[in-house]
Amino acid sequence: MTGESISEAESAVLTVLWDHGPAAAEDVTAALAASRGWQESTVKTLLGRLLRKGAVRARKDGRRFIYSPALAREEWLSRESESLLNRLYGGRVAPLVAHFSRHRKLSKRDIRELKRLIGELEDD
Amino acid sequence: MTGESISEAESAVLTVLWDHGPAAAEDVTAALAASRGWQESTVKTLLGRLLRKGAVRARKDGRRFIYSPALAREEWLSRESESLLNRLYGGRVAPLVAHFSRHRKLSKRDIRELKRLIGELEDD
DNA sequence: TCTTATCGTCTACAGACGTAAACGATGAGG
DNA sequence: CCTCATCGTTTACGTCTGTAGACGATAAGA
Repeated sequence: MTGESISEAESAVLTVLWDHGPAAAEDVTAALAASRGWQESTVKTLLGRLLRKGAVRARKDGRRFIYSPALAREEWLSRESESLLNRLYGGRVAPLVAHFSRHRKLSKRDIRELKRLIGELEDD
Repeated sequence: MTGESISEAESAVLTVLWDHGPAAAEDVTAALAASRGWQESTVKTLLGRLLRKGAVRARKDGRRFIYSPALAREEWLSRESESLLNRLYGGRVAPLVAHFSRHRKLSKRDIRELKRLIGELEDD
């Protein structure tokens, strides 16, 4: 179910749907013309591919279609993240954090949030 | 410098070089024939592409070449990880950890290591 | 020196990807 | 009813990827 892999360009389209909810191709294009400089044609192609992959649903509204995400953002985040974790860090989170720590890529804010996060976890 | 992007298959080849140090195509093939079922031809193609991209170096040793990584593993880890963090989590680490926490994907071991990690960090 | 095994390089090829124009159906306005 | 604007669908096309066979040079052994 919804198993196909989502390309970078496709995920940009999905992101618009996640952020703004159901929308017509025109609206999606409006958003992506601004952020990525894409033509309406491009967006239509991507929507078509997402439809075929089952990652997007289309409900007819008169002459046009209203598209909405069929794949949940959290599900997509999981897939992408786990894929990277598996490929690079043996499927675990700690080594990734360790990597960023080694390279001092953790902001004060990151550290603060991480402290709170694992603080909440330790007693479950 | 070493700017080209590395594909999944290519990174498998690099991984062999990182793990076993400089090696001839034959040795790399031995490792990858086992783990991925690749033919020698495939590995040679990949080595060639990595050479062209500057991610691998070749020193001639008699009739053959000895290949070694020109791109450091840590550098590659950084690129891949940061790219994902940027695309999915606003470039920060904490939201990714939060995501895994939400989905109970943090093992006991992860939690233990994360505790130690941020414990070491808090007083720097 | 002639032959052959062994390397690396070149060529191949289908499928995914990014990007977009061309085309065809169809609804709305005249 | 006819025409045009508007959608979605088809077609296009260069590049990258995964996978691998074909080819050509050349060193080593006979």
